[in-house]
Amino acid sequence: MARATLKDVAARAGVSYQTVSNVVNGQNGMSSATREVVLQAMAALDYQPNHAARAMRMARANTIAYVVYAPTAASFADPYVGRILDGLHRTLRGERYDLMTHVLASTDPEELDALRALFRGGRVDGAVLVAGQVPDDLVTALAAWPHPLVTFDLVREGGAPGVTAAHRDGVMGAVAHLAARGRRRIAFVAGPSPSPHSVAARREQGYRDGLAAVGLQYDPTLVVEGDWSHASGRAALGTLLTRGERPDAVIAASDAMAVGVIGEARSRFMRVPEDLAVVGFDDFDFATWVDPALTTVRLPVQAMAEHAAQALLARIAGEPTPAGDVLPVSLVVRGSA
Amino acid sequence: MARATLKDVAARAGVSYQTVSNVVNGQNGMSSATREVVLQAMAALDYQPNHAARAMRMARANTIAYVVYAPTAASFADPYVGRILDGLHRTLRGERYDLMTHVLASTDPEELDALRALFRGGRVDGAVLVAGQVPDDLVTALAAWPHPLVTFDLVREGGAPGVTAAHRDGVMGAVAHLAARGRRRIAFVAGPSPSPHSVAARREQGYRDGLAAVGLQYDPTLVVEGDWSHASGRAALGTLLTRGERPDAVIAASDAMAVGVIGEARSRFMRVPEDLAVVGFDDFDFATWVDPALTTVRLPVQAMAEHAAQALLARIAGEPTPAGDVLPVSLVVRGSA
DNA sequence: CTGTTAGCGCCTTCAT
DNA sequence: ATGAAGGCGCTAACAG
Repeated sequence: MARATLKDVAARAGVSYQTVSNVVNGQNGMSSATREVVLQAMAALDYQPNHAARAMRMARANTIAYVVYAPTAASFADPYVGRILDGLHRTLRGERYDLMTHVLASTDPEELDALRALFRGGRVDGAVLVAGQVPDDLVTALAAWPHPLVTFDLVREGGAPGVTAAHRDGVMGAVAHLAARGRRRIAFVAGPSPSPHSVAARREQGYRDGLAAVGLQYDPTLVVEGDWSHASGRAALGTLLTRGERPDAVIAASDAMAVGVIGEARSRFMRVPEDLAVVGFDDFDFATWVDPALTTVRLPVQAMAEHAAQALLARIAGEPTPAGDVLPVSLVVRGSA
Repeated sequence: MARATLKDVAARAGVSYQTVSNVVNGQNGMSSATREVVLQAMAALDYQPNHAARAMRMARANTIAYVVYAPTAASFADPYVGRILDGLHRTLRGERYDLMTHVLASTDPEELDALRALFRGGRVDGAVLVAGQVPDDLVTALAAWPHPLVTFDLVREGGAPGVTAAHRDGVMGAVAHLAARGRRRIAFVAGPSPSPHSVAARREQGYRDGLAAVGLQYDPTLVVEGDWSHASGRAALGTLLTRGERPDAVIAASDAMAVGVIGEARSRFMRVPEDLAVVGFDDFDFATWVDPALTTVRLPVQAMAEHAAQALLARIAGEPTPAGDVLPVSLVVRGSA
């Protein structure tokens, strides 16, 4: 049997089919008797409104896109990316919105066109862009589009509205924590920074400002750049140890790198935290898997994602949206520092 | 400026709008001169076909759903779930299909209705269901639906077609590997099994069959059930050590639990693998983060997801689909066993 | 090879 | 409180 339409329901209920439409859309203005009859007919026919027809008529898809910029292969396997998705779903559940995931594989024109087609074809009403690693020019280009867009972890003046966290403050707090425990040679394993507005850049700024705040000298030989990966964290400690005076603490810009630092320290028979205190950033599950458990800066990813979804929905609805929403982070002190 | 429609393009190109439609859809049968004119008009107007109109007319959404059954909060943060999503995207890229993620929070009627509405409203053409933890009755109910559905990691006779891997063989191989290295008291940390067709059940079956294959006795005191989590792996080793004779090897049904076992062993000053050999299952990134690196059974998640997407697309296209697609797994030998 | 016509299922006037 | 018409943008029949 073909799917029932409004007409079928109307015929069965013995009313005109816009009356059925009214019932479906909760318009008041019909007798409760007719409403009841219509409701029964709908149930009997197992009626389900056709999404495409509705979307066309209303010029609204009731769908948003979660866009991940991923020049490398794996992307959704990253807990950062996955948790954001969880948070978005959490907000969208209840709202009448669905979520589409979209991978932006590069900044090539075809890729941008594919994304733009999503908007222009009316397939989505708006998008959340995970912008942690996105090149600046891409963000600039996207912000110029006349479509509702909210960026995640990349707030810039004049850019699209977005939500982020106090990355800089988080690392400053970590530096203060270490300094208060008597550490003086605090090293930093940075993330790759495609732009001064990137998460990596802001975390590194927190390192510099944190040192200044506690009266410690910035020493470039104590800074190594990683690529967020565990392996790069291991390598970073190796590099640091070949450079003159040893650090007595390391702050890594991600938990994965911090775990790498701890692993490398152990294999060199350094004690953590006695010989080397280690602090991470993120507070992902595996932060508690290492021994000693990782002291880290907790990024409230889920809450950020919920804010992002709400901001996007507000923009779609035409409501004014705050330009930048900055959530606080917190230092979670465990055994490693 | 409002978005250009077929009519606008036709007016500008001086042809009927049906001709434009033909050009857009790559129908041949017009002079290359007119085609050229139309193409130029399209470019000038930045024309983009309206998805909803097309979907309505074609009765096809060109969208599939990735449905995750997640009674607990976090879901997409799980690397298993995330990697599948990566794999689906990989296949869908190139095909003209988009992907929608959907969380099935429970087996309540409202939740099932929400999913059914996706199909019946014509919002998606098919779905991939991650079924590793899904209760049997849910799977049965879904398989009865007249919609294209492919299950992931749950193949049953009479059920929906699906893709899975040789979970049983994988654990059998692990047992054989340990036995060949002289281990005799091989323990097993199982996953929670909601059904005899679940991944957890099949991995445990591999343990039993593996023991039998090498002539070892099955001993229930060597089996503990965890919940896939790191913490449950730690706890499982604790439990095993209180039960009479100690095991000399442990196979955990997931990498997370295996890492937990290693962590617990270390904190009890047991040497791995000398005192206790440990094997995991999955081969996720963090398997190489521990010391010694984890010997584990690699689950080809990405390839499985690509198969699943292809199978679903085939079903949607009405092509016959193999009922069950079983991919091989492989033992990755590292330091822990 | 091109143009005309007729809906797909729905919602929004407008009239009753 | 209910009914009739019109059209959203597109494609699949035709007809010319």
